[in-house]
Amino acid sequence: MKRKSVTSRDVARLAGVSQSAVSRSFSPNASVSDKTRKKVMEAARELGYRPNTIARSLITRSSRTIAVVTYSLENPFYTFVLERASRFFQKQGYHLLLFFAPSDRGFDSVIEEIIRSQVEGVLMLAITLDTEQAETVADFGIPVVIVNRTVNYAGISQVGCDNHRGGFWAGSYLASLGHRRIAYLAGLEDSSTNQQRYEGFVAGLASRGQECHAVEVGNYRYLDASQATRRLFAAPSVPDALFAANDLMAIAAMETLRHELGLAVPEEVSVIGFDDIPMSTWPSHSLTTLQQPVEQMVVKATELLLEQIAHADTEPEHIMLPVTPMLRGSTRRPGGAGAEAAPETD
Amino acid sequence: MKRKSVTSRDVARLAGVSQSAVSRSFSPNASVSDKTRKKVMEAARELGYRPNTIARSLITRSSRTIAVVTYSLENPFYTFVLERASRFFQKQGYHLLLFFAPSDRGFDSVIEEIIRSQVEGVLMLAITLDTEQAETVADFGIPVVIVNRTVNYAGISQVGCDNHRGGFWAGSYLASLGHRRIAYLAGLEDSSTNQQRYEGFVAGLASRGQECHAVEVGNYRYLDASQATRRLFAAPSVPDALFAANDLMAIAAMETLRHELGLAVPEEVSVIGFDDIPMSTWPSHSLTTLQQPVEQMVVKATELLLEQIAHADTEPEHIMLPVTPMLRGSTRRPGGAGAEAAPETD
DNA sequence: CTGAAAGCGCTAACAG
DNA sequence: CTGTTAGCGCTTTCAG
Repeated sequence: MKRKSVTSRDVARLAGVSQSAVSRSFSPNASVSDKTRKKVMEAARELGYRPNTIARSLITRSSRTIAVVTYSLENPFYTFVLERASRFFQKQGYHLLLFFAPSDRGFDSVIEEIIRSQVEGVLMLAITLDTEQAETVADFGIPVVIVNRTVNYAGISQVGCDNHRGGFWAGSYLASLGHRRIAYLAGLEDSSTNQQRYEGFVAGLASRGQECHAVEVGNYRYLDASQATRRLFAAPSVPDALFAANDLMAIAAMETLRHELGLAVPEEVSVIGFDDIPMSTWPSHSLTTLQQPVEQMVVKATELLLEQIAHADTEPEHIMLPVTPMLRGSTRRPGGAGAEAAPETD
Repeated sequence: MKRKSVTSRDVARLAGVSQSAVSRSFSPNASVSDKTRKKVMEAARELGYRPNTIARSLITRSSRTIAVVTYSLENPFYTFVLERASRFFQKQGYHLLLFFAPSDRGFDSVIEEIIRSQVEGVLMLAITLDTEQAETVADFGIPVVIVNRTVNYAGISQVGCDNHRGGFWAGSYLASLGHRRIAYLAGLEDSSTNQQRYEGFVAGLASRGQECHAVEVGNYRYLDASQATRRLFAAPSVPDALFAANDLMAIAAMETLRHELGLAVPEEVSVIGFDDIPMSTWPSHSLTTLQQPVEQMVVKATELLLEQIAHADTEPEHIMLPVTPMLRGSTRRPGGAGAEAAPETD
């Protein structure tokens, strides 16, 4: 079955040329006569020859490979980014090595693998590096672009959006609607997105003279968020509005509120999310949320990485894109009882 | 910035041993004295040495890499499979190369890339190979496991579930509920899953003396399914039940029916899906569907691939796992007007 | 157990 | 344009 692997040498022999002529024939812009190339291609076809990428990488010292690292694909936001970025790199002739961050503390070993595999760049989705890890990678001159996390290291680029402003909008908007017990459904507690959204949220509430009524942690996950919602509403003083750090959790909250706790959204509780994933636009959910400009983020992140691969001296950038409030049906109409003037949605 | 790459030779020099001693020290079960290994590791640490996986692959002729190919991550069913399978292979010490099938007819070039990159196995999700492509890959002795598609080639393994029986159940169950105009919302028309589900469905209807009332194509995608639903319900004779070839389309149909066409589900239209993705269990959707045993599928597919990588003479298998009807709220209660005895759900 | 030597399959000067 | 010659960084006999 397994045809013994055929090498450029075999092709050379059959075509009656040198081995390097074969190599040249398979290089897009090499100097080979059409005649030679034709002979070579003919022989290659006959033998079923395919150039060995590994051998090529070894000598050229370029693997044409990019590592993509993420921690979970539960959130459609990241599967979208993954698919788009992958297709982009694929079109550019890169291969994509996919790594998942282990749930336990085994991330160092992933980094080890990434370095050993000689990738030319790393795209990190919703994952960050600690300083030591960043230094390790930087020492090897491997460019890294981080999407939706900050990193405590100057040499690394990051692409994200204005989480603080988004949180601010959510807080002040809910307050302007007349809500008085506004709670926060937190994402992964030590993630930068969560912290920034929370801080912005608290500032937004403060701008309207309010404080955050309660916080529970949903870890950016559906099931955790359902439970967090139950806890939030089991308290003596029940929230009348909720800002969730992502859409998935916001939807989990709405499901729990409506179908388990018998609370109407938005009549009894307003809910705001973050991301604007496709299912937030579905009429059943119709979630008011802060849209991340995901297309732009992908474009920026991929271009940045390519640029840094091409020119090692490219300055790392920290790109912050604007978020856009999407008013839908999960929040009360403005102007109702107790409502104040709405904040700028800018 | 970029530290000139340090090789085993550099380490050997610093440690005062031979280059091959370094190599051995980094091989789990090589014969090296603890003393030597310690010296080597010390020097390696000092220099920041990491073995070069590419060079290793070249000489061992084993890349420890598996290709995963898919066409889209819109359907959460496949993101789940992707994540699980990836983590599994990662744990086994394999690297994962991710490929997306181009939307146009560029799939041959993906296969070309896969072969050139010397992967040891290929996992295909919801994608198949034509005979010629299968032969090409098989000629290189690369094992392939296909999930949720059939392939017209004996040498390739496949893992799927009993689509025909699932379709049969959907058809006969809807008929037993008393529905009389039962339509089909098709997936990708030339996919084997779609064909099998459709044929089973028609057979199930026939078992109750009915025919399929109408068919529209939703291509397994949300937006296409919404449009297909509009078409279905713009016809003079409107369906009173719908079987969608996957959950994503079933949910799209429900959204369109309820919120756009003003039709109640299940009171006016019953809907059945296929897959049992997490969001089908969410109360808003509460979709009656056919559950694919996704965990089992992943386990089977990954084990099969590993087995075939380890033993080239392993017989390819065609594994068909059972589906399980999950009765939820998108179908009428049995026993209503016009209902007959329910079929075996077995 | 350890070092020397021989490549894995390919690209990249370098002459011709 | 083409062949010859060196390796890329590593693993693997093979002696010692």
